[in-house]
Amino acid sequence: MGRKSLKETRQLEIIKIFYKVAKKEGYENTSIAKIAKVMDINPSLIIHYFQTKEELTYALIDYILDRYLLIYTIKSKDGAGLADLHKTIEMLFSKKWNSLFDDGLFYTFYAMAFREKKIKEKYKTILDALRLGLTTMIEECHQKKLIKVADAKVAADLIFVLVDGVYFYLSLESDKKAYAEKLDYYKSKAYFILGGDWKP
Amino acid sequence: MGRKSLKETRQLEIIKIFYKVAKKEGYENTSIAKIAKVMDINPSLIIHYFQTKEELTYALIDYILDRYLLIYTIKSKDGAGLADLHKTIEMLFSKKWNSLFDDGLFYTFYAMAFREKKIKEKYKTILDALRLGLTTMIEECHQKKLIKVADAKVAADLIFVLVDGVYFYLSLESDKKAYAEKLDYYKSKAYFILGGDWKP
DNA sequence: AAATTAATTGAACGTACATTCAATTTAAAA
DNA sequence: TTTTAAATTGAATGTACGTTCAATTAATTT
Repeated sequence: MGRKSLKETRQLEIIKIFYKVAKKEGYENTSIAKIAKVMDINPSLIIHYFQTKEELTYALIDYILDRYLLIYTIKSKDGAGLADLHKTIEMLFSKKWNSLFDDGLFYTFYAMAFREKKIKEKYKTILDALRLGLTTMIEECHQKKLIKVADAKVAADLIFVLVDGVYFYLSLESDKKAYAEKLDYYKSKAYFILGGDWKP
Repeated sequence: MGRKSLKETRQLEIIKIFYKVAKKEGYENTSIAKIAKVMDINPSLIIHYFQTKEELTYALIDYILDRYLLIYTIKSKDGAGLADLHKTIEMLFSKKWNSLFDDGLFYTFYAMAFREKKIKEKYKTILDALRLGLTTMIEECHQKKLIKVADAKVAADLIFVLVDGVYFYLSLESDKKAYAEKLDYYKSKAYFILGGDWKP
């Protein structure tokens, strides 16, 4: 009896607009009032669905981190093959991944993790999941003797260190050519880590 | 005639307190009023020395980035030797470097670089300076035949990718043992890049 | 049509903020 | 001791913020 709940729909709508505005103007310049204005609703409605701004922020972080996981869209049923591994590496070292989420916001909340334990845990969980995903993929390929890798976990970890390290620098690089070249160089390093000369 | 100017002294004092407060409470929670309260001065005095909060923020960024450069404290007169190179690598992969500046703030402003060109340039300049410094060091050691490295620039770049990449992950790691082990592992990788087995 | 429940609005609150400007205090030089 | 210039204060401004609460509107069921 009574009205149907729009809670989840509305919450997602709000988060998406929050993301959009924060992406453009920065998280610290995005207020509840601004979000409400863009959505043409009353600010108190946002508070109604998220009791505090803190909770709204956590929801946005979850939203962003979920998108961050989208690298692993395609997963084979019976274990990963070379094609999956290849696709993943290409994804990791491509701008496509970068366009899945906003880097500025990603780093903004990453920085907040240094002071807020909850956020730190969220990030740690996602980063570990990414590493585990690649580790599993490498292991499966190794067992099928498609590649030869001494330690899948170590290899996956190293690849992510390369990815994170290279993007850290490249985010400041405006020269597109230099950007592409450096990304390509470290991609080839990743393929090397995976046992040699199978870069397609 | 008239009073002696305290401009530079006062400015540095303000920045240092700004740094201290922001380190503890986060940049976004640090207001001019708060800084003034801690210093027991009037907020308008801060505005007197830095016309806007933006300018004050830029000054803090410069302050932090200058500290970031302190890895290269010791420089030999007639070119770097193995000891210098060794010391630098040890520094890069040690907590000492991390304690030179606050990581939370470093990443906070790094995130702001995505939206503010001026900040981006500041960061780019510092990061390039670091890379160039290590490149030169490697080159000098190579010319003295102390190490054997095919391309000094490529090697330095790779080492920094490792450093940045490993800290990106380790900043979320609370297990001290795991932290130390991972750091050590990538340090050995750095030594390997520098031509083999001379890790002291 | 009446009852029920959730969505949504609108007004209001107190707070903290960056910044302004004029007035005052302090120190150094003439 | 007077002049001069900078340091410093103090009061005030307007704005935007997160949040509250009661009132109203809209949809769904009985």
